[in-house]
Amino acid sequence: MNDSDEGAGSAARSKRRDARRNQETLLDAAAAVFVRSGVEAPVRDIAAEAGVGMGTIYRHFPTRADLIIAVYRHQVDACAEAGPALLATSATPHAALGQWINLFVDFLVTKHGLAAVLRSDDAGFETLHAYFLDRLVPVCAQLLEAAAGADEIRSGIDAYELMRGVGNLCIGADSDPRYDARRLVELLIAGLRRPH
Amino acid sequence: MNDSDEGAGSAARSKRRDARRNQETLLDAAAAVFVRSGVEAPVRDIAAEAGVGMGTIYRHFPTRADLIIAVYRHQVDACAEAGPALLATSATPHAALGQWINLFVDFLVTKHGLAAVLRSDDAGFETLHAYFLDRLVPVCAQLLEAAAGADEIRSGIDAYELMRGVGNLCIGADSDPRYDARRLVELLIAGLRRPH
DNA sequence: GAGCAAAGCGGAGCGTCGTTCCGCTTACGA
DNA sequence: TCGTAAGCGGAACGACGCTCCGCTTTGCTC
Repeated sequence: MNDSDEGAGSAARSKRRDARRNQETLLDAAAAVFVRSGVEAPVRDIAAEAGVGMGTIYRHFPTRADLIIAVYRHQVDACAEAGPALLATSATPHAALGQWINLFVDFLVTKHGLAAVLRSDDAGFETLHAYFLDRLVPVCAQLLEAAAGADEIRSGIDAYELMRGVGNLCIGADSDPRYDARRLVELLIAGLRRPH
Repeated sequence: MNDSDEGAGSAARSKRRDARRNQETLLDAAAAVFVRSGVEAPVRDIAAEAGVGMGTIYRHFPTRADLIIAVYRHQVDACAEAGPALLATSATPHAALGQWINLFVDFLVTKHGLAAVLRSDDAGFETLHAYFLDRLVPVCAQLLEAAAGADEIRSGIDAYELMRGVGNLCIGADSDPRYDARRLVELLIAGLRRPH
């Protein structure tokens, strides 16, 4: 599960052992640097932390986005899987939606600068963008649909738009004690409710 | 009014004519480039557009933030002044708040990338940050207070936080047809309303 | 009009960043 | 043991923000 491809199991056995080891080292180093200096840390720093050259980093992760995805893949997947679970166990769909959004916000806010990078329209982050969207938008859509079906929220809310909005609200949430993204996201979710 | 200082009118008569002319040229050039390439356009581009050297730009506007402020000052001031006016003419304080926020959103959305720059925690944008905040937060606070006084919205909403939230929601609003910042801001403002 | 100090100007140049490229090193099957 | 291709490192390139300094222009004085 921690490898990119070992499914059918025939043509994939090509990587050298040192290469594989370096990839793991790189992942650990990147995670450490991301925690220390934020997601926008210079690539050189990560290379230095891992004790490898620049070439190595770019061979394993062609773009910085790929590195970020690799580092956070597990957590994004966990968040995605939490959606249906919450829907099954919560009192109402709207409650499930609120809790799920909270999960997402917590994830974003604890990674310095991830939210900012996530929304960056800089080409080269497309894959990062795409990964988050592919994984999370359908879950959000499902939750929205359930809540709309239960007549708890307005209809016509677009999951993509809502996710982007929540992501945007999380930008700069660390590094500013006067700004609490959670509170605003809560307001946004409250605004979703059907006016009666 | 278009000069920085000619108030008391004695010690201020120091600038050479060519300097003054260049400053205006620079302002026009920057405005043009901002429209064409967004607020994050390279300084070199602005210098080229104005037909001056890099040194000139940095002498007149020590940081890029100063240039941005100079270009948009009028519009920000207009927005600030619209607050009390709306409060006086609108049916309810909450309506005034909504209209005023709309004004602000329109301003941000029409300037490519301004919202993104506005929230950047990059040092050197402090003055830009400060200018917007100084000018607009008090107005927003006044509107919030009026609405809270009329029992239309929850109390305890912080004007600074709300402004940052709205600003964040406007990030990337151009350059993505699937994302309409206005709609989300509307939702946020709706979420402000006192739950009854 | 001529001379002159200083205000102003331009762009070469520095440091930082992301990314590429290529000669050397190393793992591993024959 | 040895050949070779996969893998490695870091010098090098281009883009950027910003600084610095020799040259030009301006506006005053005589």
